[in-house]
Amino acid sequence: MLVPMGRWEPNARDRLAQAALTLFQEHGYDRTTVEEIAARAGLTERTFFRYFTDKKEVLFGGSDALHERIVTCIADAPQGTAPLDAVAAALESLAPFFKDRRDHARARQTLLAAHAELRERELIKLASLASAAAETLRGRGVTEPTASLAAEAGIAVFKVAFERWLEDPKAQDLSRHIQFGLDELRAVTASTGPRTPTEPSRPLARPARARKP
Amino acid sequence: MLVPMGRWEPNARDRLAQAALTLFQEHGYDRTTVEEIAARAGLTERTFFRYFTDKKEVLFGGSDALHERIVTCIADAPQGTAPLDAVAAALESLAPFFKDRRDHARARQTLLAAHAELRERELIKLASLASAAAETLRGRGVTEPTASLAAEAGIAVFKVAFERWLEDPKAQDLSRHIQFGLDELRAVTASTGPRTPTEPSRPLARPARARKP
DNA sequence: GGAGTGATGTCAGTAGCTGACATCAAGGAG
DNA sequence: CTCCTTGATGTCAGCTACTGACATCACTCC
Repeated sequence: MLVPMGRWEPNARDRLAQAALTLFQEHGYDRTTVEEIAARAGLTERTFFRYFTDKKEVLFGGSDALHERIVTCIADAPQGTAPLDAVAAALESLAPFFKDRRDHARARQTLLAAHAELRERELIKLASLASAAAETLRGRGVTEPTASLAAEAGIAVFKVAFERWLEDPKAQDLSRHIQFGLDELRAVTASTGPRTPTEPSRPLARPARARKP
Repeated sequence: MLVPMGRWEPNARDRLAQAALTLFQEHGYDRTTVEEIAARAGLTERTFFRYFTDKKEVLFGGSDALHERIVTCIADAPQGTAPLDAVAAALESLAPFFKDRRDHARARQTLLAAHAELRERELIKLASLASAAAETLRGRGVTEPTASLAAEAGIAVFKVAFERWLEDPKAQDLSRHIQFGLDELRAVTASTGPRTPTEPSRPLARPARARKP
């Protein structure tokens, strides 16, 4: 090795995560055992479970960083920022995190699409982001249920925007997709309530688009 | 027994679900084995797994009915109904399902609060409702991402409304909580965008309430 | 009355996950 | 220099969730 190091190879955690992703792609998620992952990283099954509570968790490495970033970003929003804007700005600030990892994110998404258990984990991570955002809003004086709704709505926009970003052939920035999603959400909520149908030929009234994605 | 019956006691599925809930409450979720649940229902572990794919799944019995109700309700919404209104109406139509089961729902919620794995399952059920709603909207001519956003926003409102309904000391109807949540969501999205702070004394601008909960 | 059917039981096996204890290099205190 | 502590790892035994294969046996239909 080039760099002198301690008793063990460094970055055990990263090695495990890398080994796991590779093996999952090569042989599928369920046909990969934790023992195999550990072996490929030069470690033991027991050590794997010291780094990750779960076999699933190995796919959700960076989520703490996102969590932290969202919280500080909302906390630091300028005075007078509307709750949903604060959340949206926080979510947009995550774009750089993903910018260089679109391929990685795609590979991950493919796995998620095929395995409900992994989607479950993804959803609870997002829900945890939402509740952290809500709590930060509350710390700024936003009352319930406004705080929770702003947070949940923001996360809903993020979910949709993220999926479309992964599929976007034009590879536009994630933050643009978020902005567009927000505009769509505004249109969806604005066009609501008892109303006279203005386009009788259409099955359901459609809100106008606010911005091009 | 009063009613002549076949070779086995009827309602194996319900017996299992009932036994599970009781045992979870008495001894906690992880300290209850599937074998114990099955034994209490007069069945075998193997049979349990014929009815439920999972140990967790035993707590999510009625979700198919909700799914179906939401789909038909959105599909049957009158022409010209705005997407979010169709979703909201569908969610409100679920209120009768829960009306008589507030205690049951509370017991369940207590378990969910204590066990992340159960919350994961709850979240994926809700997400599945959202995507079913979105697909039904699409079937009515609503385009993406409007359909997904309306569905996700609706589910977000439902999540918040449901929690508040469970805690509501006045025990107001779930559908009222949903309506109130919708109004709040509208306020949250309407008050958004670059703006001049109107209340400099408050840390964050607060949208006005539209209705009393 | 015999064949088929469907809900259940039995059994053996895999793999995720945990607790308890051992190991062993690095670094600091004496 | 030696001893002792510390922290990351290994070893081992064990539990339980979950699965596949096959057996059972009352009921039903021909």
